Amino acid sequence: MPRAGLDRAAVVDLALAVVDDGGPSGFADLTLSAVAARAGVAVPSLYKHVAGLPALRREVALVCVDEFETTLAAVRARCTGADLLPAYARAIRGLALRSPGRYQAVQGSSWMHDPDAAAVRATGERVVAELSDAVAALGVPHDRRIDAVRAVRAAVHGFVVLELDGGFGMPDDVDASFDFLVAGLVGGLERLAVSSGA
Amino acid sequence: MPRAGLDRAAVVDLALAVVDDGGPSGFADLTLSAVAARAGVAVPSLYKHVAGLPALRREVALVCVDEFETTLAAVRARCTGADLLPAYARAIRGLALRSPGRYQAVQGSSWMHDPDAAAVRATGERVVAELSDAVAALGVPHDRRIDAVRAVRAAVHGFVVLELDGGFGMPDDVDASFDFLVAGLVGGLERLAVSSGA
DNA sequence: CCCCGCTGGCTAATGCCATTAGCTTTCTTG
DNA sequence: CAAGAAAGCTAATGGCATTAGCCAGCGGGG
Repeated sequence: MPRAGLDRAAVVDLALAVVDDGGPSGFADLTLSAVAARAGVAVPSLYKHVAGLPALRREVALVCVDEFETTLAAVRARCTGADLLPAYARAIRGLALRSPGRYQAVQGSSWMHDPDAAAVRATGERVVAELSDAVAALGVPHDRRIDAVRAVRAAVHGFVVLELDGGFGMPDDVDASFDFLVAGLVGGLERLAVSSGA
Repeated sequence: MPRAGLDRAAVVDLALAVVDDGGPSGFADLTLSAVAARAGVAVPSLYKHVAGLPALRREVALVCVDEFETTLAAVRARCTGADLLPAYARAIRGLALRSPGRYQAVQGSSWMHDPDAAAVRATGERVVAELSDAVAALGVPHDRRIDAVRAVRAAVHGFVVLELDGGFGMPDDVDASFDFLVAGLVGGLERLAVSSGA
């Protein structure tokens, strides 16, 4: 009766593999059964390493939101000023298309009201703060900053969700539509900046 | 052994009640158990009226998307020209806030790739066509029509999703943020119109 | 009026999932 | 080397959907 040599991190890694292999619904379909099967272990054995399915989801989400933040940090190292916001937008969509399950792990569940998900929430708030900086770099005045960040989040997240769901029926170029959206967003916010700043 | 006197429509109505009482996750949490409990009936009895949980979900979604279309039709009777798109946007958010479960029934699942959901898909496409008309009424040129509709859908849906998820951490006025978003959207599309139309 | 059959309910059984309890074996450590 | 902690296991429970097969009530036709 050989041991599998699991530990918390290994279980989370296997869970991430399940999420990655499950497409856009990979996170929703994450199951202890699937993880145990990958580990070559009986389901209850997982409880030696994680507290249960909700806890595992939380740990997966934490990895994903950290990765999210890292991705944005890399963008920040590359771009400044008015280039930052569109670069963030593209990076977010890129990440969502590359890892739809991980994107859903971050965005899909409401970590907002889960008292045990403070860590996920904290990182999420740092990401939003990054977006806020990018909006500020466009010159958006203070009193519109929150509205502007909400608009950016809504537009980008909405687009990605619809795209991942296959919600864009027409076969027309989706990349072009995203560029259109981002251009409109940036243009609108810049216009807001000059009209108030001048 | 008295009979409950159920039929297909009654079961769907009870399912809608479950969805409505479940808040934003009402549709996700829709369960045959819950419906049967409301009906005062054992779970397998429901199979005399609906083909199973996926089929029930589909029928619920159909009711909800029809209602969605009706809501937009009422707006269309009230508004014309450049007023139409913002009115649509507000109506959609209003419906989502009033009936979050029903909104998720329409938007949350991917009826796009369910071969048995052709009816849901057809109505959804009519709704999108309505949006396209509203975009056209703003003067957006043909070759940008699809991009514009996608941007509108992304922005409105994204906003609603984030709001329903409680994703807007700040307590600042969410209504004002939505107005900001809609104003930016309409402004951007109108500007697109004049710059091309002139 | 009665009987027959359809229809809408039921119970029982199966299978998948998460979770808990409690056992055993293996590895580590003193 | 012995003992205990750690990591696996099986068994049992409970929630869910689904299928099979049974039975009663109600309607229409003889």
